[in-house]
Amino acid sequence: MPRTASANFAATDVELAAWAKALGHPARVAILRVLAERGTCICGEIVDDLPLAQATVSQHLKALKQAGFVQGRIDGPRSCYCLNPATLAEAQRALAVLFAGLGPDCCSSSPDSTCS
Amino acid sequence: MPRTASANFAATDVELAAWAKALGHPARVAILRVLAERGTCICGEIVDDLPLAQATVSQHLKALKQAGFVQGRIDGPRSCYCLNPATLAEAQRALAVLFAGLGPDCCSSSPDSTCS
DNA sequence: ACCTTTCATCGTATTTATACGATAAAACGC
DNA sequence: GCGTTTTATCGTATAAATACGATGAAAGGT
Repeated sequence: MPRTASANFAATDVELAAWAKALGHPARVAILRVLAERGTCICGEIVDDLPLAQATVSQHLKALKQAGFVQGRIDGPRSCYCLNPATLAEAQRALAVLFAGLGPDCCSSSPDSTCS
Repeated sequence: MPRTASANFAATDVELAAWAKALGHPARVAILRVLAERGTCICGEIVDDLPLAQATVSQHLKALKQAGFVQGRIDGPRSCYCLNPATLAEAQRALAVLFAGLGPDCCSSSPDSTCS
């Protein structure tokens, strides 16, 4: 956030937004897909699969790590990455709950959204 | 994207990332919640419910509109906003498919992610 | 010890996002 | 017509994101 900090919001929404933000770039989605496909670990292979420089991929990996979607450990000179099923499941569930709460028949008095 | 455009990515991932990006801020999640709660329309009420200035809320609404999550029409001097169930359902489904593809047992040879 | 490989970080540049005050546009009431 | 209300947009400022080249650090091979 620019001027002021992003306080004043529900902790639930802040966490949810952080997860969504981590998914808010095609490169990071692609990285998750690569990790799922290759199963476990890798790193240089991800770079080869993406149209981005190594430094940029490393930054995206850091973001995914910070969101908790990815785990990484050092394996000799190379870095081993893999998905973190626990956090992914958490995020999936949180998003599902959000969408459920936004459903046409969740709490609104009007049966369907008549707007435009 | 800074220097270069964000091409070179699967159209699916670009669309998914755009949806996720729209959810990537607590204020926008809160706005969606308010719209779901109040049912249909509003605008100034959203401003009252958020710790943000009117202009900022309008910008977030524009982002949600651009993502397709929200519909808005003019109703006299005020603007009527409501959720767009169709796009929300699309995004929900796309995200569910993504998470399903990231599941521990989707295509990987290793049964579970053993990394850290 | 030296070189290679692999990756994270630094430094930098550019774009985008975020936030607000101020202003303009649209519609209603008088 | 005039003022009020409501909201979108403009202008601006600051922070964050995005991208890459270059540089370090860590580990292995010779």
